[in-house]
Amino acid sequence: MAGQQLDSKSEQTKALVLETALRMFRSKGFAKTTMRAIATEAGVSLGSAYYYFASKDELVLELYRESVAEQRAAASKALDGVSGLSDRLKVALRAGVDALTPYHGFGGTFISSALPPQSATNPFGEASSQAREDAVGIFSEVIDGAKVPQFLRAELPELLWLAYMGVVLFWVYDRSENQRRTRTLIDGAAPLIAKLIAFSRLPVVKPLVEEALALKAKVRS
Amino acid sequence: MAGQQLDSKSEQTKALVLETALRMFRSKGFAKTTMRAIATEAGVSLGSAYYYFASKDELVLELYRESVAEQRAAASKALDGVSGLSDRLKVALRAGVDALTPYHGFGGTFISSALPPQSATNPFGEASSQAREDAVGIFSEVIDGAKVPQFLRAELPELLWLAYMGVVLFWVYDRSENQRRTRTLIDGAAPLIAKLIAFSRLPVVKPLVEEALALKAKVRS
DNA sequence: TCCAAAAGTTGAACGTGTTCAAAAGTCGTG
DNA sequence: CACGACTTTTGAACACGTTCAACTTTTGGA
Repeated sequence: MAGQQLDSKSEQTKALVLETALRMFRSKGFAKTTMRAIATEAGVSLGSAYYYFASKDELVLELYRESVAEQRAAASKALDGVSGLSDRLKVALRAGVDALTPYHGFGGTFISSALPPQSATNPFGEASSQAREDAVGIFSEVIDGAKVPQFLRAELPELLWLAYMGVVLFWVYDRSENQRRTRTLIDGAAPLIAKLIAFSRLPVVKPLVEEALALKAKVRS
Repeated sequence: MAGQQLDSKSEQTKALVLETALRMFRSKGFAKTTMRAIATEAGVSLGSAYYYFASKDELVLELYRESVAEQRAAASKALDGVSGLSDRLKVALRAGVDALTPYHGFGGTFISSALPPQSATNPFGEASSQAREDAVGIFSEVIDGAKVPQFLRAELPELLWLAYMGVVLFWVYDRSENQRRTRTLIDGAAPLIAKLIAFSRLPVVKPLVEEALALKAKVRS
């Protein structure tokens, strides 16, 4: 009768399963949320859930994508009006871990399904290339508003993203309340990295950095 | 009749299960080796295997320990007669990934059970502290035979171990034949790190390094 | 309208890691 | 030997992720 929704029934069901899964992941953690429970809670059969998502990991991949989008949005907003590489970096890194905070409880299971090379969620892999580009984009934004040496500019977003991956790894293991240690790390590392980048122009340092960049290119394949 | 073995029956059974498991892990990979298959192959019941090893992960932990011991032994031997920080570092890193080579096939499953914070195998965790000390010790050996700035000396083994963890992470994802790219990385990174350490004495660089060390201490807890 | 092909749905079944109560073996002591 | 406390062994049972053949619903063209 009424205008048909643009979303087909199928898309609605898929979205329903996904939403249910993400909600349950957040509230009970990844390991404790079973596919059966997701299906039951969403009001579909187990097989139906698998019709839309080939594996439990694939649902985590969606969680990862969503989280990266949040991170990027939060970082963009937070970067507004902030100047200076150190502060911009700090803001972006903070926005990143802030967006991750709800998932810290199951960081272990998260990383264990996110890191394996053959996993769909693996941040270096094919399936998540979109999300990775998004994440690297955050750091493009960071340096767009800052003064950085020209010879580094092209490589910096990826390098900073790599540093961010390191921060995330640290965060996963951070057992301090509210991940205080990770925030300490960010606040300390941001100015350090900024200084390092500034120094990379200096005659003593520049050859070293150039050598590192050459190695990075050489190793890439 | 003959003199009784020192190992009690219990210890023999435990060793038998472990050896069987490691052999099967190596030949068929971690995921494809089931606990039932291990038990059957070892001639014990499934429950018995679990009597000695609380989980499949615990068996991997043994694999990890064994591998670290191999790495250390290989590195020690290889370091003999090699001088210069760059070469010593290169030799140690190469020995490290060489010892890991047999496991590259199931690097994915390895890392996915090795990295989660609550996992027994997690290299930063409690259960593997012995293995970690062993691994850090390799890099103590590396710098024992080399000239390094005094103010860095105490922190270097752990920092180099951290760099090594990065290399291992790269190695896990390295799909090139024979992990050629990882070896390229090692050969390029070793002299770079050595130069970086040498440069850390310079007036421009030293404050930066000291700041980094201070941050490391601050973040530690 | 009708029908065949496609899309979606179902729950039983498989193989897995893990648990556990019960049975069997071992050992020191009277 | 006998007995009790222990260590060790066993395999059935559980919950899980995943697969699949059968079933039902939707779709689009004649």
